[in-house]
Amino acid sequence: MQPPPKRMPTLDEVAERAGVSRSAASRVINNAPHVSRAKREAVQRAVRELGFVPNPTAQALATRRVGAVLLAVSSDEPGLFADPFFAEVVVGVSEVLESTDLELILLLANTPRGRERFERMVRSRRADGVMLMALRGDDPLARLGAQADLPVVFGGLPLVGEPRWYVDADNRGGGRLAAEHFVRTGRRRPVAITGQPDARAAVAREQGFAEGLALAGVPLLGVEPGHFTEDGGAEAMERLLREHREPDAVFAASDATAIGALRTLRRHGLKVPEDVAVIGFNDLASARHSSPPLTTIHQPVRALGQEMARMLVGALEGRDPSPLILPTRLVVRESAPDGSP
Amino acid sequence: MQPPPKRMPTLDEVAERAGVSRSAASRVINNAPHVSRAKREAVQRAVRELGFVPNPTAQALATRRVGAVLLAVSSDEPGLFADPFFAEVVVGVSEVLESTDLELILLLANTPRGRERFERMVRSRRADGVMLMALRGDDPLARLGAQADLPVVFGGLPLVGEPRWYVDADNRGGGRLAAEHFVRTGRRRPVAITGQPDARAAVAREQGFAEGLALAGVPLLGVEPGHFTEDGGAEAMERLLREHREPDAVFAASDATAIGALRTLRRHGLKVPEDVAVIGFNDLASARHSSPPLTTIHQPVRALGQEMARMLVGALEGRDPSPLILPTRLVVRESAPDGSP
DNA sequence: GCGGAGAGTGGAAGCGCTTCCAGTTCGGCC
DNA sequence: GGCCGAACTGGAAGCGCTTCCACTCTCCGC
Repeated sequence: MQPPPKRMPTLDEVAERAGVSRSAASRVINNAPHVSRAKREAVQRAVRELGFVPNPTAQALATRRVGAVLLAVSSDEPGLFADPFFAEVVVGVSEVLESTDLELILLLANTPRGRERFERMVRSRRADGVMLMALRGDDPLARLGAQADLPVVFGGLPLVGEPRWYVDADNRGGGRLAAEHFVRTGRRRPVAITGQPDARAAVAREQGFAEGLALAGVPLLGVEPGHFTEDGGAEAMERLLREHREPDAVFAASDATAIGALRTLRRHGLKVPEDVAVIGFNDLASARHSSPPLTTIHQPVRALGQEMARMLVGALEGRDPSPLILPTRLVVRESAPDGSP
Repeated sequence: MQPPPKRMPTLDEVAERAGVSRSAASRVINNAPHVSRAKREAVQRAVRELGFVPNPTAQALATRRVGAVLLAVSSDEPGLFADPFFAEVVVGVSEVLESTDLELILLLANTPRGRERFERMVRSRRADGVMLMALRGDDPLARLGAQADLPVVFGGLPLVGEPRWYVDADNRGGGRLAAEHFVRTGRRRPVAITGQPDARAAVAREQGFAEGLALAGVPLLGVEPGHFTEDGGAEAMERLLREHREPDAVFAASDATAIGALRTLRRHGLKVPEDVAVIGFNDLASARHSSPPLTTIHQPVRALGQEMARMLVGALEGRDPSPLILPTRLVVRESAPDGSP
């Protein structure tokens, strides 16, 4: 079925050529002690001459460590991964992994088959550790927390339970920042578009928002789910306009959602920010490019990836890193400027 | 260093429990023939009871097939991967891989260290095959074509040489489409912003554009490199405005570049599309969200990923798939509408 | 001058699975 | 009733590397 894999030189051949035992050769390529200078050099020469590269599979079998970690993204939306959010996470993860010798296995688990593979991979120890970004309320999480006997770092908290290791953004705090900004700039009829109710991040953002408003004594007129997508945001905005009297501010659970909302507002002849101010969440590139550019809650996405990787590496090294909450901050652009309307 | 990996049941234990030889057990889990119905069932029961999952590392060592493919993105721009372009490619690749039992190893090779790892991975057969998106003119490519004795599928043609397997978009054709659109809508003073001169895609786009103009007898006023980035596009546009008399159309090598150009045009008080029409390339989400929304050359990015994966799988199965050029098409939006200025 | 601590060394036993091979069984057919 | 081939079966030899262990050597301190 596959082209006959050409044989690479083995450690035995290196050892023979260098005139040492295989054990010694192994010690040399692993930089282990107990090898005389002379033999070490002989082995190194043989390695060079033969172009020897240790076979990672064999090493993995012998050491019981595969030298790879799994980044799994679990979601329902097919192709949600295409959201630049994840690309950015991957960049962060890669940056950290690059300095280790761990490889990155990527699994997009948004189908039953994908989730099945995820389980297999975890149970068969195809990776030494797992980073899991789960965007649904249930699923592999439960199994993992219990079954997996390898370290699992969560990116974003799962809906239920608090795992041992996780990195999350301060979603609640971000929601409050949005509320405070609206209050500060004189908005008094705010509404919100949330994500799926089973996504903890979405819930936290909305809670923070509600909390911030409550503290200022401003009522929250209405909330509609927007599914984190542009179309979802547009439809949610549609419903909000229909069911609530003239909101003057909307907080969306993501930039994409906010952009959808902008579209609907425009369609209804409402001016942003004059009639309605809009705040998004994430601060990805699209927030800068929308018209008007989006005021949004920035979350450090790349750092999220970095910290997840760092945490996993720490766990693999036997330390017990503490969970991390990354700060969010308000980025003011035109969709919700500093001044009052 | 690592938490003692808890032992999973082995095939031997399964065999013993089922009262058969290890060979027989192996045949069962691999769905191979020559096992009596009775034994087959006994083994299956044992597998279930023990919760046995075959150890992929051991299988890999024995079969000399790792069951994973590598997707490597080589580039100079750090974090270029964050471009949604790649996320989209990854989605396509994943979709295809999901139906196989190949895993996806992702490597962002934009540092010397990353490239080193790439080479190691290829030479040590850490993967059965490679998909390579190389965005620079040189680098691992040369080595690969020659050294790698595993299948390599290129995403986008490398600057020199024509590999055995590749998938590319019809960049040249896309460039022509842009030219034709400008000509058709009465633009007579076009300029272009290209990508790095060592990126074949960038060159092809520009060539196609020049070609299209030439066929219509319209001169190309000027060309400036924009490095595929927004800032690069902005600066290139700045230079173009400085050095050429009032261009009325600009073709940018990517959407990001085009958006940069829009920024500069606005700064100079030029109206898009009234004074200057702009066409981008790629048709990612940002093209829809820019203001004005970007007329652009669409390329089927996800399909690119899918086809790369399909091609690699084909090669791994011993077939010899033919290279593929995916079509591009013009998407008209406001930055270069259908009517004349 | 002697006992030891330690570095060096290679043999051998795995790591968990696949697969070749030499036998066994067994049903069917003449 | 005997013979043949196809379908089973399990032993054993790997796949390529790590690591435990039992030894042998050195060299130092007393």
